[in-house]
Parts: sequence; structure tokens; C-alpha cells
Amino acid sequence: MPELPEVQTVINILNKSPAIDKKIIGTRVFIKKILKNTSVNKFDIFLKKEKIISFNRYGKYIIIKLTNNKNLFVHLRMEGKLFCTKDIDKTNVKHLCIQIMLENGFNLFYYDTRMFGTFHIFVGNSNDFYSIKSMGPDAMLSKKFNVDYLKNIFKHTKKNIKTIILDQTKISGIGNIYADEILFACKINPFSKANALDIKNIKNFISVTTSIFKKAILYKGTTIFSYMSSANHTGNYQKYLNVYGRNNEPCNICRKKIVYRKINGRGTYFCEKCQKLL
DNA sequence: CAGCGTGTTGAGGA
DNA sequence: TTCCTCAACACGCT
Repeated sequence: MPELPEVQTVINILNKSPAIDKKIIGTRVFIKKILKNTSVNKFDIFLKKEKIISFNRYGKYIIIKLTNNKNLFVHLRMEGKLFCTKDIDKTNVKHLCIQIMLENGFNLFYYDTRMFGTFHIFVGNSNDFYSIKSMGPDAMLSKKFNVDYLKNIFKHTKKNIKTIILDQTKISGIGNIYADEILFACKINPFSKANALDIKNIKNFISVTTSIFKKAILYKGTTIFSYMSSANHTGNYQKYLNVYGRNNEPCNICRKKIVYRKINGRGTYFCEKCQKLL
């Protein structure tokens, strides 16, 4: 599921769910390795008796704000899914990793096919969590996501633009799908050196990123794989993808075939005609 | 059977 | 030291 718009969709749903303002009465951990900085027992003690105040987001992290200044950081990585329901999704029991039981009979269920996801517990202001501190400005939430900041970041690197915008320590929230979509909309070849972007390119990059993310959130994100469980809410933004996953299909602008190349180990789709090498 | 993957980290080499 | 590449994580789909 998860890049910025998909994570935003998850928290939008959870913020309207019966989990809000409910006390946690217990936990069950089926896959221990998801818990990164705590044990099964300490996790249970940490959460029990606390109320869920709200679900927040920074980059691709879900931040569950609890009473007594506690936070639970959830990262979905490739295929994590977080739902608030009364009952277990019986078609997906095999991938159930964590259950957080609430006083009203609902639960937060965390499912993860590949079990790459992570849970961290943290007491204090969520901005002080070490992982958040090392992250660049959030592409939707941070005032720091601006021309001056990006100009500085892009100027001081020899890397290509796609690698930089995927680097969460530089910018938080952009993943492999939206990186390709953003660069297509900017008409910039993903192999272009980041330091070749001028002010006009950077201004355009910011407005394109903002509008693509707004639209993707409106359509509840992109759902790519057909095997997602029935309990999953599916997004619709995949209808609007111009390049991602469209290898050898005609470009929506010029009809030339979309090409597929590897950049920094990630599959990359782009139009060689529309996207200029800077 | 082999290759691939919405993400991130860490090891090892240049 | 710094930068870059690649494997690894675990599993299911094509």
C-alpha cells in the first residue's frame, strides 16, 4: 500500500473509526519481529489502559497518539495493513501480526504479507522520535518543503533526481510509484542530475508533487496488487497513473512507448520523448 | 523455475 | 572518510 497518499488514506479512515478515544485493554503479538524496540510483554504493558487520541502521519510513518504522552509508530513498509474492525479477517489469518484490543469490542489489526513492517513505542513529542528527526520535510505537511530547501539539497549532490526524491532523509513521503509519476508530470528524465534543475524546475516540482498527492489522497491512493484482502479499502488513483507499470505501452501524451530502466535498484518507468534529460 | 516488488538498512567494495 | 551497489528481509504473483 504505502506511499504518502496511501498512508494518509489509512489515517483518514482510522481517525473516523471506533478506535478514537477508546481505551486499550490488551494486545496479542503473533509475529514478534515487527516489534523493533520492545518485547511482547513490554509492548502490552506500554499500551494497556491508555486511550487512543488520534492517528497522525509523518512521511510514511503512522503515528498513533496515546494518552500519557505515549506514541506508537507504525511503518507499513511494502505490504502492511492496519484496520479497525471487530473481527479478524478470516481470509488473512496467516498474515495477522498484531492485535490491539479496545474496550468497545473493536480491535486494531495489523496484517503484513511480507512481515517487513515495523512498530516502535516512544514516550514524548513525536517529533523527537529518532527516526522522524532523521527524515527530510514531509512533502505535504512541512513548510520546509520549499524552493530554498530543495535548491540547497539538489545543488549539493551528484545523484540523479529520482534517487534524491526517493531519499526519505531529504524528502519524506515520495515512493517509487509517485516518484515516476511526479517526474513524468514535470517532464524531467529521471536520470537527470539533481543539480541540473533550475529554479523554474524546482517550483514546478513542488506544485506538481502537491497536486498529484492531493489528487491521489482524494482517490484514496493507488491499489496495485489484485491479491489484497477483501478487508482492504482499495484506492482508485491507479486509473490516473501515466507511467508506472506501463512498460511498452504508449505515452498518454506523445504515444511513444514507455520505457523501463533500473535506477538505484528500483524499477523506473518514463517517456524518453516527453521527459527531457537536464 | 526465475524474476520481480508500494521500503529500508547494513555490509562491503571502490 | 565518503559514496555507491547490492543483498537481505519474506512471500506471493507472473
